[in-house]
Amino acid sequence: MADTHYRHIQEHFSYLIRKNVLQAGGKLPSEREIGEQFNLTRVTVRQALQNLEAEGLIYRENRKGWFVTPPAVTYNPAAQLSFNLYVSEQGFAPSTEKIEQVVEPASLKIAQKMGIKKGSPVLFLHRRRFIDKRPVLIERMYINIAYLPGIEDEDLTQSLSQLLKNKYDLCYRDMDLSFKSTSLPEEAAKDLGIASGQPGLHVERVNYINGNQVLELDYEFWRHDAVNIAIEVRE
Amino acid sequence: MADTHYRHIQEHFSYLIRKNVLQAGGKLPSEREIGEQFNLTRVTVRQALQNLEAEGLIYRENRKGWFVTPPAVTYNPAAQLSFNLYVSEQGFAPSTEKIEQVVEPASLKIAQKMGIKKGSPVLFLHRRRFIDKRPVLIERMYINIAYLPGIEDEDLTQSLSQLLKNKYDLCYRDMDLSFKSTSLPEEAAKDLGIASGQPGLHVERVNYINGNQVLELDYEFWRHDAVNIAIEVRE
DNA sequence: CAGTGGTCTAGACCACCAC
DNA sequence: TGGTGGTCTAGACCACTGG
Repeated sequence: MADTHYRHIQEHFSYLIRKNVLQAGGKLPSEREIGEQFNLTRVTVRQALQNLEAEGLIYRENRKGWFVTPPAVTYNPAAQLSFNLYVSEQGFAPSTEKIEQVVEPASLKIAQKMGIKKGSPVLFLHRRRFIDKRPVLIERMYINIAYLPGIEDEDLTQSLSQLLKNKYDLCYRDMDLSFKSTSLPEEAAKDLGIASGQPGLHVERVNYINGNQVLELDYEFWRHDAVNIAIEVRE
Repeated sequence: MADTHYRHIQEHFSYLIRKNVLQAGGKLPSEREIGEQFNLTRVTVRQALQNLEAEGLIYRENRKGWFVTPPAVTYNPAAQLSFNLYVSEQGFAPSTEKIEQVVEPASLKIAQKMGIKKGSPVLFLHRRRFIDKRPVLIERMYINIAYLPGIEDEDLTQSLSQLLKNKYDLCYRDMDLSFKSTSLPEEAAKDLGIASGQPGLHVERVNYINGNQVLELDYEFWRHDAVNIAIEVRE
């Protein structure tokens, strides 16, 4: 069972990556070249590459090729650190790009989740975040602007938690988090520049202030290979 | 880009599953049958099925066929509930099977992680856990038996936390958790009865007692579609 | 423009499963 | 034993990337 052709390819590249012969961010040979090397068809080569992708060892950029996955960042949601902080603390370079920003009336679903009336104005913010120039995360956020007058005029590519702290003296600590391993929906995949159907990590976050008032609703789609989650439970 | 043949198949079954025409646990038609229905080859059909699998909507049993994924269980690591408890509380039927149990000297790696001397005796426990008779989780645990004399003679298919509480009056609360989305390694996949390379969730857990003494080291591999993680952070 | 990955065809053989 | 999924061949055309 383990003695398949695609497994040979997997082990070959797995070895090269472990031994750092192929370095993080480096490009693999083309599928056709690999096929010639191993005397196998592209179907078989792609099976191997897709398995390596599922392992998180390599990733693809749409129609550009296959690349060695850089180390994942560790995300500790309880640590109260912003994306910019924990990414840079781990030796990577974070950056953020705003895709869309609009104040809109809350849909029924969003209003219910936020505990506000349907149609109340919320700030919708759609951002793409990068680690070392690689897009790793798509964010869709809904923010209750009742708590944050004038926030729509600020630079919203910066860290929100920093902004809340500096401008509004607000600090959210309480939150509900939910994680689910799934594939990237078409839109998120497109935003990340990869084919849809790739594995991803879906994070849903609700930030509270004053006990149980929802300040922010956050939907995140991560590349599955870009992040580890770490949590310390202490009494 | 979105207008591919395999996407038609995906949407077809995605719809049937959402509308409950195909029910949880139900079997899909064979790949060849689907191919005839849509006038497509098996390669294309399998592309669609693999995408649905990545979404978590369907799963396969090795050489048996494709089935509709049952609802996922929600795992709240901070809630201090045993597997048996939180699974049954959510309306499912948990069960556990012991694959291997042995007292052995700790390897260097395990000893370091547990803060004990290399070669100290540890109880290695290898279990498979089921939800509604579907294998969802493989556990490999290393337990410091210095704290638990005679534990190797107990029934180790039961809940460990129950056993610790009843027999040793021990209760662990503090733990480190780490989650990583990856593919199932060959052995874990075999234990779960599925092809290796399938997506999975890797959980590493360290349970402490008396502040910083390691009672138990736990490596888990979950089917990625069988579990959600939920965490509440409260100050 | 040459080369890439993305999609797809029309077959094939095998190990394994249910009957 | 017939049908299943797992693996694989030897091609093809397309959209897009990079030079």
